[in-house]
Amino acid sequence: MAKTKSDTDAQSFLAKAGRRPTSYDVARLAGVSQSAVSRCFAPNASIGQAKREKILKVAAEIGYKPNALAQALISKRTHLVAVLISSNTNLTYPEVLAGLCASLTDRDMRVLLFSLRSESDVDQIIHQIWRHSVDGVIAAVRLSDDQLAEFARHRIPVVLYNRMASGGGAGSIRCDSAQGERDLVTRLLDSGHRRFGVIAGPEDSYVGEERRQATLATLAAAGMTDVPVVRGDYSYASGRAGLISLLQEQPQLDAIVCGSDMMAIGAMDGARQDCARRIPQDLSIVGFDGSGPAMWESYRLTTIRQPVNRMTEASVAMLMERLDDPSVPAEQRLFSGELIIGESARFA
Amino acid sequence: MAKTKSDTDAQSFLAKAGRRPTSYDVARLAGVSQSAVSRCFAPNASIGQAKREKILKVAAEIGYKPNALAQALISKRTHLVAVLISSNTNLTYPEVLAGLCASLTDRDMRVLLFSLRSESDVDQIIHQIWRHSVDGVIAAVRLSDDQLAEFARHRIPVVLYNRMASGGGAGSIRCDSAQGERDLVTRLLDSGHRRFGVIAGPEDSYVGEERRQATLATLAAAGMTDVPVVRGDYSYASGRAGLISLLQEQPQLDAIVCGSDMMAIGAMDGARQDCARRIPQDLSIVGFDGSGPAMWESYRLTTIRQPVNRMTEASVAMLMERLDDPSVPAEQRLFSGELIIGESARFA
DNA sequence: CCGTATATTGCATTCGAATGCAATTGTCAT
DNA sequence: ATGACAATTGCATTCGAATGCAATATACGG
Repeated sequence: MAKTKSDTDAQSFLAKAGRRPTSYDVARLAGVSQSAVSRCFAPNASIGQAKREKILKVAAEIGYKPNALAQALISKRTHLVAVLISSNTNLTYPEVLAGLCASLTDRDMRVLLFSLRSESDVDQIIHQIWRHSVDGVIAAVRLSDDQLAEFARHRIPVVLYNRMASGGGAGSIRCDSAQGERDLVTRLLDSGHRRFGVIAGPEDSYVGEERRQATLATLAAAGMTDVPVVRGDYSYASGRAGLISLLQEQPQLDAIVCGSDMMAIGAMDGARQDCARRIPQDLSIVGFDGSGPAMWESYRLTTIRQPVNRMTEASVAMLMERLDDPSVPAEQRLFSGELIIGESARFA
Repeated sequence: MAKTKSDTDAQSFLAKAGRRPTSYDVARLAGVSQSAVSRCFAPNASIGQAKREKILKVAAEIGYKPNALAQALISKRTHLVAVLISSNTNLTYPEVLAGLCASLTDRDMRVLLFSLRSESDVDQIIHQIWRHSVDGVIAAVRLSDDQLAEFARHRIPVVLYNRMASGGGAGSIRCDSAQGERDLVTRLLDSGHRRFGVIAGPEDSYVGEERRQATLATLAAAGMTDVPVVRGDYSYASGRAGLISLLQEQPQLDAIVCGSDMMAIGAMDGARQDCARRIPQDLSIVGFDGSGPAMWESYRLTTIRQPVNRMTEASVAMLMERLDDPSVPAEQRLFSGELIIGESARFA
């Protein structure tokens, strides 16, 4: 009985078990060539029905799984996507990461994660990305033109998340900071706010700068050019400290525009606890992101919600499209943020 | 002049540029064998000083970087660590991930991330881990005994993060839930609380169950056996809803023990906004994790802080130790949480 | 100047799977 | 039964780097 023989061999293999089974092991036990085994695990490969079943049976018995390294080496497809993100980004970090991970997994891709302490750390890990021959890159950090050009030259698709594609070649998915800040500031102006302060993100953060500039531009268009700005690092503490220092300099401020929800929350606590202001009666504070904590009862921030799920899904979709057909031109997609009216700002 | 020739060749190579340079390309341009190039990038390899310099120069010129796939295939070392974590875990998710990433990067390891929707999704991705021949696994999700045994059989070190190593072979790093809940509950008992309610995590979360059991055990030891328990999913909303439903059933409760900070925060908001309770005068609420938001002014949770940074660093250290010497026996390290006295609980 | 010890170097093979090509088998119409 | 044609199958090679072994070069003591 063939079954008996096969079982015995399989068991003797498992007994050794010092080594993971290879396609040659399966081939030997099933009495076929290595090519046949390989074809069994490839779609559209030419292989007979009977043979296929025998091979799959043996493979299952000894627990054979194709070695991704060998497959990648010969086929030039690693199914790896490098995901670059800076740890301190903001409160949406987990949501972004989970979203990207889920979408990539759904498309049979794996995530090689690079979580940077700050956006400037890219240079130190960029060569690891090259060494691992990733199929694509999704970057929520700033990449230099040289780095982007290098990826383009090697036909490695890059999607920038919430960064502008400065050079050429890279696609991008962004939430419209300019629009968002304009919505917020306009609304504040319409409700009679006249004395603005800004708590911006760190200089080396792309979105931080983008939001700061958008805010100041909108204010400038309304004739306000002398707006005090302090910088935070996106942390709660820096938001709180930022607010205190703003109010110390100019106690009469009536609206604070923050570069992120987290800093806005810190600012609210600073205003209430440290500066004896009522929100929103004495002082309006707005954030950006629309993260979970912004909706918490004690804060109810007025902010802009980024459509994170749609953005992560779109990032992966864009990457895959360019992977499947490198001739697809780079695209820039801009998502509108949704204005969330909370209770942290006094609106007419 | 040798330089001229080398430059020309290098430039002609870069001109083609359809392909990443290999060790053979470097060898050809430098007029040496492929082996020599390989030895140039290996530590302790036997290679002459002059030759090494020439090779490194050419390599730099054409931008050669050793292909990690080929290296891994032959050397059986991928420098990849699979990190398994469930997205909804809790507020410490970003901190844990960033910590692991940083420690692993410091040790020349890369992170293959698997962010699961829930702990039960492991089965669907476990075979991907095998296919990629990771050097080790750090899991913040529950692994079955079979899965652990399989890793052990193939000498792949596994470190469980905040999970008990049920079978054998795997090491573990945990924060002492039992101790933590005992500290909290004892303190509440000492301050006169007598009517407890529990908002626990989901059933398929290991830490959730651990904390629930520890809480109930401590209460049982004090003679309280009929404690109402509701389950949440670690979200703010579930904490808030959980509190409302607890108070609807038993309005006289005076202490709520929550399975995580996030749920505790939701519970605080529920108590204040939906149930007209003052905290901590009318009702004490405690959490677990010691995450950032727990310290925010509006909540000031009384909770247990996990030493996340020390735990992630220890996880990686333990993994590396077992990687370097597989004979090192598995170890279970239990870190004490730190009791944080906030203002969400009335203490005598 | 020679022999021996040591440091370099290259050759050939290896890791595990995919694939072009040629050989083989099977199917079907005539 | 036979030829034409399609579907299977195996052989041999390939991907890119690491490494044991043998060959060569260098150093050094006498």
